[in-house]
Amino acid sequence: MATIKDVAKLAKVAPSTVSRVIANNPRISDRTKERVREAMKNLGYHPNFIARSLANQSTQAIGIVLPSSADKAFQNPFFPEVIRGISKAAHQKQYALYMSTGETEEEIYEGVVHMVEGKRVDGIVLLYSSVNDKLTHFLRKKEFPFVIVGKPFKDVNEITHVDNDNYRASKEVTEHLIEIGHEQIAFIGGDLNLVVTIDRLLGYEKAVRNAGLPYKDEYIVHEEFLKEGGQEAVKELFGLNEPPTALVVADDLMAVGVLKMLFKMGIRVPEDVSVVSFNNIMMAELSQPPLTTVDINIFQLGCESARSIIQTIEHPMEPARRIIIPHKVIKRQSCKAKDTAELKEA
Amino acid sequence: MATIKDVAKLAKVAPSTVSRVIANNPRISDRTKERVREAMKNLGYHPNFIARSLANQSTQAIGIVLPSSADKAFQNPFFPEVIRGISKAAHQKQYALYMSTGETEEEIYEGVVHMVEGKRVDGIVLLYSSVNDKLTHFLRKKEFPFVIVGKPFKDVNEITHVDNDNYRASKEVTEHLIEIGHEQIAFIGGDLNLVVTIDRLLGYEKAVRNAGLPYKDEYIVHEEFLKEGGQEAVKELFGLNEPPTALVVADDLMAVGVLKMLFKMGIRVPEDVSVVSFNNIMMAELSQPPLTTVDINIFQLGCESARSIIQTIEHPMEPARRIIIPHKVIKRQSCKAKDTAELKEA
DNA sequence: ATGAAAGCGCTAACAT
DNA sequence: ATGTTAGCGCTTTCAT
Repeated sequence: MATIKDVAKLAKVAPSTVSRVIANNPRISDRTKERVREAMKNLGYHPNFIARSLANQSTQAIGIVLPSSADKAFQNPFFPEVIRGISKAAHQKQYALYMSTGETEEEIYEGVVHMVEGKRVDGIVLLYSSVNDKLTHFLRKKEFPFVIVGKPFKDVNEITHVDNDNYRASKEVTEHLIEIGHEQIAFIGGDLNLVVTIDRLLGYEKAVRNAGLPYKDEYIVHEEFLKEGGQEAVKELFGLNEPPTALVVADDLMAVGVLKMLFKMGIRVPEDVSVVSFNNIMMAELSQPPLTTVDINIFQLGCESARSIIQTIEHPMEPARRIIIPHKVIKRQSCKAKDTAELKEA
Repeated sequence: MATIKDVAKLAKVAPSTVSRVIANNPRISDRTKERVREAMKNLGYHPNFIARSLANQSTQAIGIVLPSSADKAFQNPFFPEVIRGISKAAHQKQYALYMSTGETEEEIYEGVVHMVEGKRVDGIVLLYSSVNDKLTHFLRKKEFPFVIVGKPFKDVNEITHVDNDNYRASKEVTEHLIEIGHEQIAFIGGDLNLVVTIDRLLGYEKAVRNAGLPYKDEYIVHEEFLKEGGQEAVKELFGLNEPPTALVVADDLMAVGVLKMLFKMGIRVPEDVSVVSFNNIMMAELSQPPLTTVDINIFQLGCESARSIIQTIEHPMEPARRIIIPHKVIKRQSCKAKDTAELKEA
């Protein structure tokens, strides 16, 4: 395999000159550049990235960290979609993607430590944000470039992150339910350790309180984000004396689970209960009935996070930024205005 | 950042000794090992992976190549799911994953060339197999370790690959339709450049011919694998004089598109037409009606491909292997026996 | 059992 | 505009 020295020899220049040609250094004459390029072509030379990384202290790679239940999480179409966004932006800037995975939180942590200490990547994108995250502490302590997709649990102003305004989104969607006449609105959330769950819960709460509706503990249920998760939640809620007439579900995938469960229990959507959720993954459109959901622009979330981390890598001294990706409520057939007559009855 | 030299100094040994301790070389006395490990801990030393790679000529990383329309393809849950499998197996063997992406086929090709020539990865997993693939040629010429998820277009015995028996799966599922009385069976396939499409088409054809049913060109339609694709196909088929009573669709995602289109056209599934497809992604279960489909064990496809590439990396001289992952027909509500009375009429 | 020293292939001062 | 040279941090002969 040809090295820079072989090229140098063939082109009758010093290795450093070849290196400069690779970097397209302007201080090399066009004639030499030509000669060197010719030599490279003849030898089928390609720079060795590893060697360059070592000399450079840079890898042109960014690490992607999925939440600790990596295997399960990947099932949520949210992740592929963010990665697709990251991928696109990274490629534009000639960065490659590096993923280390693990089953447990501890494994993930170890993986990241290896990425960072082993200098396998120049920066990291965290695809989740959880309360008191060990990883965040580690990265900050190391002063290693990273961005979070989501909102940091603390030090919001010191950590660059790309997020939606989940609080407001949740408030809006809950207000929508209220506007169409609902008063018994329950919230089915995911893992309470995730900041996104908290934000969506708070937005819901705000809307409920603003409207002067009672905020009841029995109406707040938490389950894992996954499909199966939603099912237990439903049973609990509809065992109540005063079951809800509308549901705010923290995630489309969960909402699909909820829908399934409701169907089994003979509760009709939207006739008996209205459902709204978040993310607008493809399934939200295909479900029966199609879900009213908040489109959070997952792809863009990914793009911006990649652009951000690259920016941070290339200009480490710039202050932390926060990027808010706009959201949009997509109305489909899972909601129905509460009958006013019935309302009066109650 | 601590280097091997710092550790050596602190432990009062030579750098080479430290290196041997890292590799757990048996010829180092336990006492020295202890001392060195102590020093490492005190300095918070972590080996630099890049440096090691350079000295070693190995990266402990495997490259993943998605099909050329990377951005779109990622939308098909097939890919996240294989990657999840790869991820799992790779992690067990301490390999990391590396993805290079691009929008066009050319970009992808360039990306792979960079991975390979730049020695960023030790081996590659191709997540698709297309007819006359440039990449396959390149990797074979370079004698670079790679495995294909799917069946190679040619030199099947010389290229290690992990695949389903798509021919047989397609034959089985078509036979199922025949058994329940269907005679007008159409095939809606994806990109004909993909070997998987070809295999599934051939299996379908075989079943049709075996049963003595006519194999009509008008019953064979090809579209992109994606959701939107299916819709055009449907219009064509149901414009025919003798429209099909059953459809074999090459992919769940497409089948969902087909279902949607049929619904719009007022054609009922399974009453008017039965539908079967392949992959058994989550959506297949959620669609309306739930799809009868072939479960191809995507996750396992991923696991095995990772194990395979690692095996090839570590034992380059071993002959090429072929691994066939079992499939299973999952019967749901998208199929219905053809009414015999009606059959007689025809 | 351990050390010395030469590389791995490239970059980046510093010279000229 | 180009050459010289010393690393980047690690592994690996070859000595001892």
